[in-house]
Amino acid sequence: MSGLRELKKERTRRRIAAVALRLFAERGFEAVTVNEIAEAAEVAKVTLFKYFPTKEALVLHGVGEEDLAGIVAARGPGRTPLEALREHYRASAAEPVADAEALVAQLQVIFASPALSDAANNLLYGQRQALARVLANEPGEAGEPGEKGELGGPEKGRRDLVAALTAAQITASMLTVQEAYFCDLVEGVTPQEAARRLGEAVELAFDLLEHGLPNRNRREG
Amino acid sequence: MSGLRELKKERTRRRIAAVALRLFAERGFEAVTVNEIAEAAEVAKVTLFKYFPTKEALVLHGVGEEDLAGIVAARGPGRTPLEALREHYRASAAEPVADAEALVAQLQVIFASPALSDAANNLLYGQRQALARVLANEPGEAGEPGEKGELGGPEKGRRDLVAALTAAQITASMLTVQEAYFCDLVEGVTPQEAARRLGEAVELAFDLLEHGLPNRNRREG
DNA sequence: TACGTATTTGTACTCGGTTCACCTAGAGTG
DNA sequence: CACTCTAGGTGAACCGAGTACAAATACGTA
Repeated sequence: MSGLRELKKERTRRRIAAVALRLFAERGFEAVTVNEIAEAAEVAKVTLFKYFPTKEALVLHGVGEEDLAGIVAARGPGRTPLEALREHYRASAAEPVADAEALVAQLQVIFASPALSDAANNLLYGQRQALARVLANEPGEAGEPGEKGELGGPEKGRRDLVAALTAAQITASMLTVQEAYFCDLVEGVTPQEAARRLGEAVELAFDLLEHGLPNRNRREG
Repeated sequence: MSGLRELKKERTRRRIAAVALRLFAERGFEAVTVNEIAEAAEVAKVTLFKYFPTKEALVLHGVGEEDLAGIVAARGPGRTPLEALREHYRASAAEPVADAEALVAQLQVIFASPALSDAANNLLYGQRQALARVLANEPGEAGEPGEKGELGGPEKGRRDLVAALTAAQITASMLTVQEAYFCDLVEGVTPQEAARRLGEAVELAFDLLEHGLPNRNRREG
């Protein structure tokens, strides 16, 4: 099980992904068949599907793989989930992105294809559910220790609902913030400027989450 | 273009949907082929796809067809978007559901199939985007009239972001509330009780949206 | 070198969905 | 009632994503 095999595998994987991204960028996601990709990457179709389970996965590797649930579960003592997540996004907005050019190409392909956008959206949905599970197992608000621990009838249901709503709002907000960031990049904003806006957006999003939505646009007469 | 033709069309449509739902409920979504459905419904496969654009649509007709954007756009004077939506959901929680049994069957099929759950999720995503567009075109917070109307550079971006975040939080919350309702139904809660819980959940969800998430579960050292 | 195993490959298949040429049945007209 | 016109249904062939399987190849190791 030594190096050469692993090396070739990694190279093949990269080659397939790169060829796919290039073809998709040239002609659009739906206009390229997996047969073409396999041929251009000089592998059998079966091999391609051993590396990437679906055609969508050829583009979506690395998208939506952040582990929000893990971040909340592993937060330091004395931190709320919201604080932990704000910190995390603040940090990742601060550090420069690895390969901006490739990222932009990837995002353009994704945004240009409804099928891909849908698939990306569904990846985020999994995050939401995982986060909801973690939040539901948190000790209750301010941690009253009187609740017998086990399932508490109607109170349990309410706690779960609050957890689910919290998770839903957080993930939806983070998705929106990331979308805005991606849009900036795709529209040609420099990575530095996009990162700055991302930082601002994170703070704004968490402020809204903590303090509530503006509820003032009453319609005049 | 008079009655008989339309009548038969409607009947065929219903027959196809009913047959599909029955087969899916019996054997699961993925284990039934569209050929079987067409055969059982006594139509050609082509005809089936003329009525329903995809296999998923056989189950998802009527799901996620609420027009949140329309509700917000058509709200009465002096109402905020949040108020209008709260009112809408309050009202729909109050009125009894048409055919509870069919609804439960439909929901069970959807929840049992990841592909269907994903498709349902994507329908909601469209709602979110439509709602964001409507909110972005609202007059700004408290309607300051000094902004020149047209695009306002950085301020425009911030307004759009607030609108997108608002829409994201609202739709995510409503999705969660509906999911909880559906779960109640699927788990055998009576329609009346489920409706009562739905009403409570709506109020809770909007309270959280307006006043912010509870930010108190600090982790004790 | 030679052997065992992981990986790749070609072929043929299933299933969702579409295209196309043809045909039926209902609607309108005399 | 007979005649035509046409919306809509039909069968058959087709396409692309994804899978099953057995044969072939390349790597790791003795």
